[in-house]
Amino acid sequence: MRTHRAGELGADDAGSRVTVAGWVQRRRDHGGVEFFDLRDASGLIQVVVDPEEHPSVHDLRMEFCVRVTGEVRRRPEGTENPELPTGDVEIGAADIEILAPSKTLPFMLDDRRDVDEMVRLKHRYLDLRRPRMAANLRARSKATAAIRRTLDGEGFLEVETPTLVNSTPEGARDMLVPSRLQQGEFYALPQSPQLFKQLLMISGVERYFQIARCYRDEDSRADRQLEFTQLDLEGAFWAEDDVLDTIETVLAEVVRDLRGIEIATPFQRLTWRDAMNRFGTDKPDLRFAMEITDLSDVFADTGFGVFSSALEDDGTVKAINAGPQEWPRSRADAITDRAKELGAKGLVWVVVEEDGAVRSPVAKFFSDTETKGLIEQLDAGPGDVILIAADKWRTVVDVLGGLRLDLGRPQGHAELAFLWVVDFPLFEEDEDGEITFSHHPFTSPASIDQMRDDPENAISRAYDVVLNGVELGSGSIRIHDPDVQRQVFEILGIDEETAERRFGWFLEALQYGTPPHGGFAFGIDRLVMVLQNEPSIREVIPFPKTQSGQDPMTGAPTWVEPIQLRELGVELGAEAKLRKEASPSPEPADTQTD
RNA sequence: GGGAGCGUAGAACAGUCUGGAGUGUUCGCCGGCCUGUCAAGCCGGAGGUCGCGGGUUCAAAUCCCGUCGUUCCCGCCA
Repeated sequence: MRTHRAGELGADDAGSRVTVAGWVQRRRDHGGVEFFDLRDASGLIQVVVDPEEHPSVHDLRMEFCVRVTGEVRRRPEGTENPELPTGDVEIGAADIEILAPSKTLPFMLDDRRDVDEMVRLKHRYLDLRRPRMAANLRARSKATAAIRRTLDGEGFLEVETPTLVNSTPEGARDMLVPSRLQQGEFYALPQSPQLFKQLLMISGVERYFQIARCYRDEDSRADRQLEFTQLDLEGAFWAEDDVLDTIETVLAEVVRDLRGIEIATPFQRLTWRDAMNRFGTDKPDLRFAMEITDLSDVFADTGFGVFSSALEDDGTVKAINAGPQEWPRSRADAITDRAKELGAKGLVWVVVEEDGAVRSPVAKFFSDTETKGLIEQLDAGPGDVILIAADKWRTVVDVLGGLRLDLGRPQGHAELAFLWVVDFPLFEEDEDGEITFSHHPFTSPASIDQMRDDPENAISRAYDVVLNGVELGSGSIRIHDPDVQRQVFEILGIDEETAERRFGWFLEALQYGTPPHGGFAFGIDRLVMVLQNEPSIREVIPFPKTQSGQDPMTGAPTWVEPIQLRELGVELGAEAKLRKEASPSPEPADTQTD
């Protein structure tokens, strides 16, 4: 079919007769001579055509699929294109064959222009021809290759686990699959292979990994899809450092292959509490400072009611120095609205003037000592804008952490800042005041005694890896003692009968000489997104879904034939029926009979 | 579930605030000219349910209400 790949031709090939095949990128018609760029997966080569000899060149349009035979020759002096790797040479066409014409394109395959994502997704196969997207596909493949190479070298076994599994009410919403053979019963698609990989430790695998598709039926975001891919791994006879070392090795290898740089290991480690206090998040972006500063001492005796009541109420007063900012009223209002969205009741802003005085709607409530202390604590200079929040501790750090990102986060991901966040709390309170696990219920506590006596302050043996403020993944040392596992369920308010019903099979497995073990999982989509400097996970997923979970190309999800539902013992509810009547277009014709 | 932005030709936009004939720009498409371009250039042409529905008005892309789609965010995401 072809003798060479287009992008690999060079001066060495001058004089040889070659056949290449690919797509017409651009045609340039000069009347007496015509050029077109032929693109294949390896790159571009310019083809020169004499239209007298080959009148069919007039028919070529963008993205026609063609095969060209001809002689490679050096370009005439002065017409070389230094922008192209193949720019020293060109092919003088002796034969041009149109393998497949193309319809007029629905959008230009051009990285210089942003096309509406809906249009791109409708024709994703064309979108993926664009250099940027083709590079993302390659980067992803290189990432998984690096992962497999590294882990294979370390003696890991790649094992597949089922994708039709049990539903569990904990955690995210499950994607459900109705069973035909067991009518009325459902499988769930896995949110992660968590319990299966623990079972593999009991099975004696010792070192497991899998590049696993995971499913969580929650609302999408720029960095979240309904289905996503994780590197999932687990090791027996492992403690924290074994897991962390392995992950650092894998990440360093992927970064080396995708970015061509060495990253420093071991990564910096922050405890969860330090991360929250200094950056207001459990996934800090360390590429910039703007750290949160505590002002509880400065305002300990303040007459300003908002601060004093927060402090009396066991809360705190903290601030960030946002640095020099344009600060018109409209911006102050917008930032205050954002603070409220993040959970604040309000926001105090203070601008430091040239003369060291402060401008703020509430400056009159501050004593001179307080103003002085404020400026000192935040190391504020003329022009700096200080944002102060006063409330419960968690609210204050959440709000300031969010504002810190809005005001200081670098664009893109030129720089890479990895870190570990460790010493997560074992449990947390949900909004109803119920105690719930903060990682997952199979995470080992740091101290069993503390877990029993003081669950609210208990620390877990869980850790997250964070890159540029993106949570790449998390892991933990697991519980390998069935009694400890039962106790955790008990603290979580899962009674013995329920635990037995849902996890009895797993508690049973734990009783057969389970080795101490731990592991990790990180999102490959997110990692590649950052390394490729993409703003959204969708740019590195070949066929993603929209925010509403639809695929504009295939139309998924769709209505199904009534008989399919009958076979499954499933019926549409009233609301679903209304929707179906209102938008019957995706409905397949009901040609089935009983 | 909620908030915000966006929706005008095949694509990307301007026009919307302050209502007055579907007006315009770039790319693509169709035709013509052109022998060294590489985002070729020049000339000509076609192409529009201004997302959809309703309202206000003598008159709506523009104002109002509703709705659909999409993106970002809050909630949610062990």
